[in-house]
Amino acid sequence: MPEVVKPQPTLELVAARAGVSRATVSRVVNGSPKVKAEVVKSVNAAIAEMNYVPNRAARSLANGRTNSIALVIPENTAKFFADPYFASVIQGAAMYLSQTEITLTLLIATESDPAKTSRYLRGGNVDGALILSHHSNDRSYTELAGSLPMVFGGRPMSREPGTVYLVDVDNIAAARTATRVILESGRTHIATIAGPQNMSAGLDRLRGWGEALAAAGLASDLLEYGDFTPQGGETAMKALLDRGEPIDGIFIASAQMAFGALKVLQARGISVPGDISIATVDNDSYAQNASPPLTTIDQPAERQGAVMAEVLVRLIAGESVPERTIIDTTLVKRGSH
Amino acid sequence: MPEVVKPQPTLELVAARAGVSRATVSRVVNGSPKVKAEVVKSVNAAIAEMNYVPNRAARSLANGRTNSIALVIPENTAKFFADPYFASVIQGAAMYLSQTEITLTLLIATESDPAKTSRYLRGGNVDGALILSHHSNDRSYTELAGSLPMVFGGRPMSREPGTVYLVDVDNIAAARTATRVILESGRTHIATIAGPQNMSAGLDRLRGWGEALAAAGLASDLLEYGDFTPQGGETAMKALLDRGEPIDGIFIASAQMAFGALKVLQARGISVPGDISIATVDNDSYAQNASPPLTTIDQPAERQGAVMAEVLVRLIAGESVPERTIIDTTLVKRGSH
DNA sequence: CTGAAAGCGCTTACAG
DNA sequence: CTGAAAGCGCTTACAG
Repeated sequence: MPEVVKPQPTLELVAARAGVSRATVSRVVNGSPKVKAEVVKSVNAAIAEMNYVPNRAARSLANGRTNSIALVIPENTAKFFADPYFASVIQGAAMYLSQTEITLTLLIATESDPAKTSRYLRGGNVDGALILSHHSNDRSYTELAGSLPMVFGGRPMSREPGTVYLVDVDNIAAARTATRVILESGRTHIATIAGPQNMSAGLDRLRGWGEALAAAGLASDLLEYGDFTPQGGETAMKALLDRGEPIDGIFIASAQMAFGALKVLQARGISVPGDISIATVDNDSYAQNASPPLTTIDQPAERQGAVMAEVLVRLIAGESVPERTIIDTTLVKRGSH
Repeated sequence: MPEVVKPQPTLELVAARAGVSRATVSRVVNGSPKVKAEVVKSVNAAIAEMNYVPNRAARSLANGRTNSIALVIPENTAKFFADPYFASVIQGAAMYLSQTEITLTLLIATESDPAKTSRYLRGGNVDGALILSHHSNDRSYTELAGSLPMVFGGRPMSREPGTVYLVDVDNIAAARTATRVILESGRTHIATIAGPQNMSAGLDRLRGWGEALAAAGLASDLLEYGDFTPQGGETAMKALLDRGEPIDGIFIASAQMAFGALKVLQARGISVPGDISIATVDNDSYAQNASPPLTTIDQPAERQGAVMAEVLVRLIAGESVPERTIIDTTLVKRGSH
């Protein structure tokens, strides 16, 4: 069986077939409004017959647009993907972009060579970037914001003077709401397992918990930290219980940590919500599969991803967009509170 | 604060600075061995000083290489990402590629417009593709294999005459091993929850179960199907129990399904492994977080992703690589058998 | 509304 | 070992 290598037809060939100039074919391909309707028709016919696909590189070179954006992912990809939240954000962004001509490029930020990432970003490889991780050492990205359209998922920790576009949920309000649910069930010794304090989500959720307790006139000293993972939740829960102080409610800053904490409680024969009432954040498989299923704050991660992509696309197009976009969260009451 | 838009320096500028021709700079950038060492040095100095980054589009246009490969993802991104197996494969591929100059482009295959995907793939946008989903309707991809280097994760169902490169685990052997573990614990009424039969993993694991039972002289009629998700596992487990036939062991074709099945068993007060012994495939968070933790076959998904990327890169480079690469699996004994 | 032509920033035979 | 020059396949002012 002979290898039939059909070469991709070029603009030139299409032009010849349609009996017009290359410029005209290019205009049709790009949807220019000033081409006569019948010409558009015949050019499109030629394109279809020849199965013409424009060459991306040539196009980029000529117009300075790459039609692709980067999604920057921290090196610890394992942990990153293990978190359903990030997977959903990516998904939302990818789905949004699939209706456009724009392509999503996965960029792993190598910690050993952070310059590589910024080189890539500045190197004209992409028209813009979506940044998802946001530890305190994110400074490099916020610095780049001046030279490349960028949109952050969540609030970056390093506050640069320039304009930083972000799409986020109101984590303070989310934590406040979740904590209030526990309060409403009549609990008065309400602990928290907070997230990492070098991430805005960790910081804000801790603050929301504190605010809710303060508003209720309760002390907020039952505090341990975790890293948002189930293991982190286990460790923190043990530490909390080992203090020997009474606890009848706990706001846990992520469903993954809550999942881990639940394991510890079960192992020690502490009933939920009987002895301890729990509320958390993230309506993911951890929240749903836990027993009892967790009362939680649903932050629509997929929607956040889509909105991030949309904001970036508009930024690239030169439109003016608001610097902050806040996505609404909803409380999902289940059996744990 | 004035916007300082430092324009990216071009090859030409670097050449001028280093006092050589553009051709020479290009050779240095591309690591050509036939440039005098001292010239290499001074060119590299100029590159570093000017912070030069080659323009990807220009490069692609000139040499016909895009330096990027596509990772094709089925439209149902949600389910796709929810499966830790796929996330790990992506991760492995991304990590492997991060040490190269090659970029990973996420391509969502729109079911409503499958032609769009193949147009993109053939359109010279990428040098090759990694295909992960492999339902029976994958024909379109195997057909493309002639015109673009492609590597499949798992065995594609549609067997085209041409050469199809794939990286897979031996699912038949994996299922056989898992089933044997149950047999060794002395069980004789061994059921299975099989995966979708339009995916090779589903097909092969069912076959492995059957083979192990046949070798032990046992009947293999306790069979239900699921879709690899926890919900699918729940439904299938119920159906199996509702048959009213004795069951003392079960091989479940994915950890996610096993997780769901376990819920049903717990709810009905059936003890694991006391009453029913369980073994499954996938050493993911579902297998680890289940209680009891699941005895399972660890298929190194991350490694598979890395190998897929490696095979594709070598294919693109024109090297000859074996058509099939099989990744070893290992048995992980835990509390469920 | 359409075409001729310059130009995008590289790579790569071809000479030397 | 190095340079001059053609060419990759588009887009886009500029004329007309």
